[in-house]
Amino acid sequence: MMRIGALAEASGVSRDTLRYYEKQGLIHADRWPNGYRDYPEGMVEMVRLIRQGQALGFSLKEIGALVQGLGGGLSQAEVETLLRGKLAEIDARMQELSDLRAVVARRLAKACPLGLDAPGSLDPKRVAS
Amino acid sequence: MMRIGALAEASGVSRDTLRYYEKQGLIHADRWPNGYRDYPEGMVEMVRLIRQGQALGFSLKEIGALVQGLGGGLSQAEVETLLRGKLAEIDARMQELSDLRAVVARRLAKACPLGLDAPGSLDPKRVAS
DNA sequence: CTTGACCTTGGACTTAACTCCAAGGTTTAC
DNA sequence: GTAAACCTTGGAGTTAAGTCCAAGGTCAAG
Repeated sequence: MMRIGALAEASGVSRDTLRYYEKQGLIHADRWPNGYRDYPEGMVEMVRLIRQGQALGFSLKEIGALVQGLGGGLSQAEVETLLRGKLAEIDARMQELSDLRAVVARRLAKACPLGLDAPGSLDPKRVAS
Repeated sequence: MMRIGALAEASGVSRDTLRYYEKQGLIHADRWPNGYRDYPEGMVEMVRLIRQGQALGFSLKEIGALVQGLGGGLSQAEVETLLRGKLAEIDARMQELSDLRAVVARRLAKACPLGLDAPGSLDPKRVAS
């Protein structure tokens, strides 16, 4: 139904990148008799999810583990552990992001040239006070 | 006062990485007459901030721009624009992280083997419903 | 039945962010 | 004073995540 060009178009990543994701085991494609890849509709959202994870600092390897349970060879319990760990990591990352936001917001409030400060001026403890 | 080994120890990054950050213009070190680098105390927090930004998906280049205003050659207004843009980006990223958390949490609730689902099963729209 | 827009593979190349190594200078401990 | 534990530089090597290219197969339109 959906060939690689259409998926690339719809998801905003290059054909090469999609083939790369497949080689890394992140996504799977059926094949037409002529060898062309065939993707289901939901694959568009899947690719978006991968890009989202990347933008948040997760590696393709981590995302792959989440998505397909380390090659499909994981037990129920292992998958649960993996997911719980990821959840904790996401929560920690949200906290960090919130801290970082405070640092940047404080800096913006000061609205002074950045390069001219004393060292340590970006120290969160000092800046957030 | 603080030499590179001590900073590496205190911040948890390698000496090589610290020298690399300096070469990329992210941090600065004074020098002793013998050529040894000398860092102020606040540098430990600075390095932590850099690592934090990286874990959240920002590149060293982006972090550097934030930290020192693109080489110190930016006007007040340019710095403000830069900071405002970063702030918006952080907010967007927090929203994404929140969405991602919902996807993972939903998946955990299902607690079923990940690799065996129909394609599109991780589709946020479907999963979040 | 050829032209152009697709698709295939394999392999070489690129960039960011390290990481390691070699050759050598300095400082501290015995 | 010499050995161990620091520091310096320059440059080579590594990994992740693409990106590009060449040689070639497929398919719809004219």
